[in-house]
Amino acid sequence: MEIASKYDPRAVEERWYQFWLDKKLFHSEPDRRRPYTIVIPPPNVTGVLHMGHMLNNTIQDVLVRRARMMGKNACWVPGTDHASIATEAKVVNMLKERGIDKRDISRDEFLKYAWEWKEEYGGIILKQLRKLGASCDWDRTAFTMDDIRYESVIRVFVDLYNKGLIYRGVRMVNWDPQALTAVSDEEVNYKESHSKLFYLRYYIDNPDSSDKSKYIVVATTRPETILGDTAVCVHPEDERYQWLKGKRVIVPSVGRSVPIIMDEYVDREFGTGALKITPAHDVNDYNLGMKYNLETINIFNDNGTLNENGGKYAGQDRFVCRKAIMKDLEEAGLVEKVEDYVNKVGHSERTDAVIEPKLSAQWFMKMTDIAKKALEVVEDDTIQFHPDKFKNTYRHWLENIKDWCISRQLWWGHRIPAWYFEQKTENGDHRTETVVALNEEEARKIAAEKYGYTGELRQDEDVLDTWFSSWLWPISLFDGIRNPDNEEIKYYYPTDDLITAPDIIFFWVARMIMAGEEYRGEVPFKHVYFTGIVRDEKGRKMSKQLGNSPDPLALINEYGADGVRMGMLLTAPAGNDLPFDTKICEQGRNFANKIWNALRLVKGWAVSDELNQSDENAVSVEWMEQRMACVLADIERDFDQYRLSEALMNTYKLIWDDFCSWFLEMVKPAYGSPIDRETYNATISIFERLMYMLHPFMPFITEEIWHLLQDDHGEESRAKLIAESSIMIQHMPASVFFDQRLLDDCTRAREVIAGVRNLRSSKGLSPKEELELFIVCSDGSAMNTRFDGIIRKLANVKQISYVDKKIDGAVSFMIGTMECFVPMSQNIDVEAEMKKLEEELKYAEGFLASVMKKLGNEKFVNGAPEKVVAVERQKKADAEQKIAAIKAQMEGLK
RNA sequence: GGGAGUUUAGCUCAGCUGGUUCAGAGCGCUUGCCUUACAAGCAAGAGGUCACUGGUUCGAGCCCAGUAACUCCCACCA
Repeated sequence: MEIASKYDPRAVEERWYQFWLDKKLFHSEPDRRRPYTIVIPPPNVTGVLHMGHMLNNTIQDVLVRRARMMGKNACWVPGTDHASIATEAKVVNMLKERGIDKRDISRDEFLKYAWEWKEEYGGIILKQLRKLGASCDWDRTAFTMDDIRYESVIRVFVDLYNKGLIYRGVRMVNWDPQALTAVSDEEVNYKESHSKLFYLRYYIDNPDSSDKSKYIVVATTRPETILGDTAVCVHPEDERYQWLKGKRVIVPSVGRSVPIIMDEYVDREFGTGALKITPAHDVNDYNLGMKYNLETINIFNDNGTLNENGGKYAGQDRFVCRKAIMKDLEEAGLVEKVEDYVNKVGHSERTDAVIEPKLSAQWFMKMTDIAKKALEVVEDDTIQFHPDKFKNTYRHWLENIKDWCISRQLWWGHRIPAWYFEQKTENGDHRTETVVALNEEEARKIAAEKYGYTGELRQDEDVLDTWFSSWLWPISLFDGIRNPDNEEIKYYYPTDDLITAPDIIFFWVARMIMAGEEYRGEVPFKHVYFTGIVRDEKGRKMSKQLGNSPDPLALINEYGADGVRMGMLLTAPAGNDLPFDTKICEQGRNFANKIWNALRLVKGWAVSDELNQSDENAVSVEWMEQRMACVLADIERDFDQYRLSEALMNTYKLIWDDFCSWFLEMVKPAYGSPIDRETYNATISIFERLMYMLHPFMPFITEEIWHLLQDDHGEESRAKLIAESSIMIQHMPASVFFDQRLLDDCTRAREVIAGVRNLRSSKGLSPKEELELFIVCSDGSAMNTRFDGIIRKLANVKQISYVDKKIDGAVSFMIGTMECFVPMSQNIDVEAEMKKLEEELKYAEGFLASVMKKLGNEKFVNGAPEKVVAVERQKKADAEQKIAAIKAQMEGLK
């Protein structure tokens, strides 16, 4: 059979993915097996696959595939997130390109465009995930705004409102002037920026003769906000400003007279110790405004331009205005000085626009109580974080949690199910009443029953924060909000593992835990695996602006999905950032090729039914089985601890080193000779199981190899059966008891082989030259002679003789205390040998000295455990023996 | 300003409860090989004062204290 010497993943991967889909192997239905559930962190419906997704979804796929092969009913639910702000922005841009202004069309029209856009371009990312090999149950693909999820969100809102956990209020919120919406505290990123600190003069209103000065200097980074100033504040104990008590000052440029107030909030050290107060545009100022009953003057429009209160600056953008007003103040001689200043400025997570604190009516959710429960389940390890250092971050946030601003001034999203109407009060005023209900019909009913109102209702214009739907994801995916007792939610919930990035621990992870507690009385998942951030080889974050992010699909095309998956996983221990270099995908590709060629080798063997299994082959098979059992135990431990890269590395070494470099070389028949049936079958069986172990990491090539291995396994019926089956549903081998002695014996034999090879290498002997080997065994048991045949074969040794004393005219090496001699056909370089022996002697003597020092220490001998002391004594004996042997050899050389 | 984490080979990281020759792995590097599975390969090598300074201990990458550098998170000082 002719097999190409290079593995080509392209054709293979495409074919098998389709096969898996055709056979519905990703699909899960509740049954008697134990479930294993993962819900995908829903990517933005507008998103395209980037390296972060690749990492995240590779990890999920590894876990799901492994669980499936371990006999669990594995279900990985995919879906996308409607991503209010991001998607609305995209749709607005799309409309703009078509010459349509959002403001000119109705809400319904806009939503029609948005849905069209979503249908056409949305969810590309899910298609891309297939290229990666993701074994999601695509039949279950969900969207945070599809019917089930929409209704779930609305129900939860109504429920929380009725429980008194959701309220509407006028608060200072983070306003995104570009997206024209409020955003939550978590959506604001504070970035360091190089600003200026302006020192402005506020002249005293109606100064009298006792005034020490005619003005007070106030420092600000935002001079444009003086237009909204309604006070100046100093510290009540500030000696410098006692004379200002009860006075008023004139706001520069504006000419408004405002009071001096005194409050301990002011930091006397900062600036001049005098603070201007703009209650409409700063949270702290707002609080002071409330406290001192100050007037609130809003100077901005929603888009960040100055409104009519801006006077001559009305209509200007806030940053344009800043320059203009400074110029004017400068000219008016009202600027004391200007300093360079570094501060943190809030930017919108989504649009990167500078956040403007803005007073507005918004919906909030009370978090204090629900946070308590969410903290408990992580503290007591009902939910485990990997790595667990994120517990700290989590705790800190929950202990300092504030109410969650859940309303957004957008159209794309879940519209808030609140309806308003005007009601006349007893004294003739009009009052706005609010009704919260599942739909308008319900709202009408309530309005009629509760208020006796039957007129028109006006629904709230706002939609809910995107995370207000994401936090229900593990429940709503199984329809557990609308039908809390349905079979699916009972079966699949709680899910097992959540794989996500640490930057959404508050946005998403914490809130899902809260929702789980609130709506299921149970945690939504048992383990959270936090991935690192994918960085480029220089350690920078991958970003569009830098253009340093490789295109995942191009990578897959070049290295194969298996290769890319392996590359990503190898450098990605949980929680560690991974410096990604496309070169590491090469390692994955090379590995695939290595396996491919192992297949070529095995398939190339002629098999003989007449031949009996040789003893060497028998022990080789025996050893490989033990070795697998041993490594399997390691791998199981790695998975228990969520150390996926370790698990993969162990699998990699088992296949490349133990299987390919050692086992296959051990049993490989001489050129032209056949292999015995027994060894061949064992080899195939081992190869198969190695593929099972590797399958979660490299799904495509393992499926391909597995099928090719089956080909000549005998009867046609079986072959047909296999052809229709998949490696995906085979049983993952489990670790069993293994014989450590046999493993050690083989290691010893491998050391001897390496010793001989080293000799060849250093003496320039051809691998083809047959050598003779003498082993001096003091106690005979040091070598398991069952491996002799293997040593002869792999070291190209004609004969191994066990002798009781050293051989003259030979070069030597030591394995532990065991001396090995190889007679040389040519003259031995005595000088070089002596030098080598001297070095060895020096090392051995140094070692002995350190052991002696320990043993000479009475405190050690008395204090340390018996076992440790015994080991030390053994070391001493070994070292002495070794030294004696080396000395004898040196003697011989002379 | 508060908190957390990291520092081990050229690079990326392991190193469990302090105790075998414990100083490891992968990649990279060096040398020799186109040995009929694989040059995307084979074989053999070289590479480290475990950040620094003290301490505890019979014994310290490992525990403690301090120092330095880096990273991340949180926070309304204009």
